[in-house]
Amino acid sequence: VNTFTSLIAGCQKTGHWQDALAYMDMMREKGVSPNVRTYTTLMSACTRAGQWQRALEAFTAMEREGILPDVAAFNSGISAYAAAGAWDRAWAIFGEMKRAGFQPNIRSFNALMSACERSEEPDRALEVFRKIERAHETPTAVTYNTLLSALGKAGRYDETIIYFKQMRKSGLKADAFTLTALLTACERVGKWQEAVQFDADFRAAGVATNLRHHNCLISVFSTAEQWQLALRKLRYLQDRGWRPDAVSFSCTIVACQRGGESELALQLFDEMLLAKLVPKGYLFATLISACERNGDWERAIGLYDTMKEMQIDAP
RNA sequence: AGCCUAUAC
Repeated sequence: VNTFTSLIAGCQKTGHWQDALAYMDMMREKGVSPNVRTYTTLMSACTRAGQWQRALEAFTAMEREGILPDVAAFNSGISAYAAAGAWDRAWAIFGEMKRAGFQPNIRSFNALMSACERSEEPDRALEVFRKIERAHETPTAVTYNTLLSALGKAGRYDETIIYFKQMRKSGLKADAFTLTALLTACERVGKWQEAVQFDADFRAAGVATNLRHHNCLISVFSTAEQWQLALRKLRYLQDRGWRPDAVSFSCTIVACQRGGESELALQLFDEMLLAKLVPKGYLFATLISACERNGDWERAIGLYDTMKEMQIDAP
């Protein structure tokens, strides 16, 4: 059982949820019964791969087999609802867990807060934060990161900063997740200079950077209509050996387009395709309508054909 | 052997 559970855990990293399900079948064939940890791992693998529906199915399947969920299993259930954008359902399972006689741990609270964050319910996230204090649990860096993200996304910049300071005072280490949340907060209120400052501060503090946070900064520039900065950041990343992904390119392209740099946007788009990155439908739509506005019908049609060839649906 | 967090649309 442990071997299979480990194999399924490996699927979490790769995002191969089909393999995870295949291992479940393989277990049955060999007469090995999955336990609560196996199911918890499976749920996590599915949720991370965007298959929250399957995660919930696994939860029901587990109960049907008479396996009682424990706190970790409930936490995965809360996460699945978080991924579904259903904070109220997450809240419901959280209550169910307590009714079943389990004490929620800090991860349960974090998962619940994450559900509020994803559902864009910052006040609910704050409510969870107060629940944590009432339960005499100690907030972790994940707790703060999630709260900062919930507030930042809602454009509640001042509160984001207040809780960030509180996080630092608690002696918790800020990381790339913290930075991303701060950058998003800046983005929502148009404070791109502050975003640049946070980025510099975190670097100076030696916080490990990652592509997601770099993308977030590009997005800040895009929203702030600073296409030159967005482009410079993209090139800087490439020069430093990073491989920009579809989000990096999309944000930069949208920034250029918004700045009236249609030609540049199209060049970047070609570069994106050359890098074998797959654009989403809305990016095609943005560029096609821009070409139409410019009277460049030929390229508009060309883009449309490419979109069809790549089998990408219109947004 | 399992559970919690962040990026544009």
